[in-house]
Amino acid sequence: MLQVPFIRENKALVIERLAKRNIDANQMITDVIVFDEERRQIQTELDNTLAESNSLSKEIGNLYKSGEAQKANLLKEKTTQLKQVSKELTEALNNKSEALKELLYKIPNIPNEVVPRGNSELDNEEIFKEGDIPVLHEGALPHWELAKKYDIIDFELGNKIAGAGFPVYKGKGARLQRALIAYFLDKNTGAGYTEYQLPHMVNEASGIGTGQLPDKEGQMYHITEDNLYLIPTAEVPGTNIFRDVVLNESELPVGITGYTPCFRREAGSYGAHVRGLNRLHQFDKVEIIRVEHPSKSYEALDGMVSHVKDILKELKLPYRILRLCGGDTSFASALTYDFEVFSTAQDRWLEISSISNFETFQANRLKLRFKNSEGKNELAHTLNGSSLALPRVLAGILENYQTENGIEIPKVLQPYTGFNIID
RNA sequence: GGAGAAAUGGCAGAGUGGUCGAAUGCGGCAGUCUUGAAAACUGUUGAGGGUCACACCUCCGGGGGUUCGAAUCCCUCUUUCUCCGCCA
Repeated sequence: MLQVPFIRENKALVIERLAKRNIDANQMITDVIVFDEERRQIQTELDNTLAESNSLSKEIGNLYKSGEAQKANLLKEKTTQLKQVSKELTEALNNKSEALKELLYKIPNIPNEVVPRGNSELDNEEIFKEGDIPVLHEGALPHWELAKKYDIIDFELGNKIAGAGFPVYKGKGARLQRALIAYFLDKNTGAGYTEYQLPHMVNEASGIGTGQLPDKEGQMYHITEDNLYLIPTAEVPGTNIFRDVVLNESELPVGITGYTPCFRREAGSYGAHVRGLNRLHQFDKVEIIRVEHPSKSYEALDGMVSHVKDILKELKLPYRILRLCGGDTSFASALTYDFEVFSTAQDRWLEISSISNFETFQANRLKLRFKNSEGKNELAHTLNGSSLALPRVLAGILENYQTENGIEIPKVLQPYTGFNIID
């Protein structure tokens, strides 16, 4: 959620930046400013009414004490009137605040200066590329066929037990998953992140805190009986650790990491692009989350990017980094870098990590602040990124490491898997 | 799931209708003393909004109500604790 004072003081800039997302925000931003103006005016009126009412009540108390009940009763009539006025004002204030809030919930974060204007993935900028694309042997297979051939992932079985998009990992496939999780977590804790195990369901307040609710309700599985949501990413429980928290400046930066399964409804997805592990309802992911001082958050973003680069380099997977255009940058993000690994057998790039700086957008909703050097509470910056999303890394490994004799295991993973080939 | 108790400032813990944003203790901060530290003593110390600064408003788990006036009374929700049941 954008901050109203910022909008008020930077109206033109906000509109201009939102245009990078191809949004004409003129009307919305004008409304925000007007609503806020009205809201504050009502607030002032209400405050004054309450102040008068309070002082009269005190007076009444004193009059009763000194036995002047008659005078007191006279004043009572006045306070009764004031009460009616303040009731109406309170209602007006609530309506106005609610309208303002609803409006603010609809406005996405303003993209950073460097974000290119654009609509779709076609407008994303490739900013880095590394790793050689292997030349595969004759008859190389896409990962879903490899999965079948070596009996390591069973899509039909998952379909039977739960439905499409819930694969079952078996044998060396399951072990490879576990190895990846352990390896990622070790890399992250090695880089200073604290490991967490988080709830896989969250309440409504958490969904609102990180921006999934109220707008993107349909993307999460909702357990209506208990009004809980299955997490679409560890970002939700992880970032909500800091909801309603005031940190000391000296506690910054905070870095946490956690492995969780992620659940996504992916309503409306279908076709060849969702084959195999490409798009699932349940998948595993290791996430990194940072809380940063506003002056350090972009440095931190760069740090996260090189951290993930390092992992992909160790895995020896060909990958590239994209700077997302405005239209492709997620609702809450100001700047997002996507990592994509090349799926050789499918001949396409697969997104495996998305690293974003949300600046104060989430912090404003979360009320995540720190005491700055002046002793004032200031909104912190939040960032997060995947390190990494498992299925597509797995797809990348299966496809890029396949040989005629089987699928080789990247060197760094062998201590975790306990085997060096899937055959 | 059943029965009971509770929820107050960073923590502990008073407060059962008006002068309570809240005693007291601990902790924190500043100072005195000290070569320095500790101890002792003195002062200070919740949050949000609002203002140039004051004033002023809001907040005693959340929401609603009674009353001129609520931390205090009523309703409701949530959470925690104890006992019983169940259970990985």
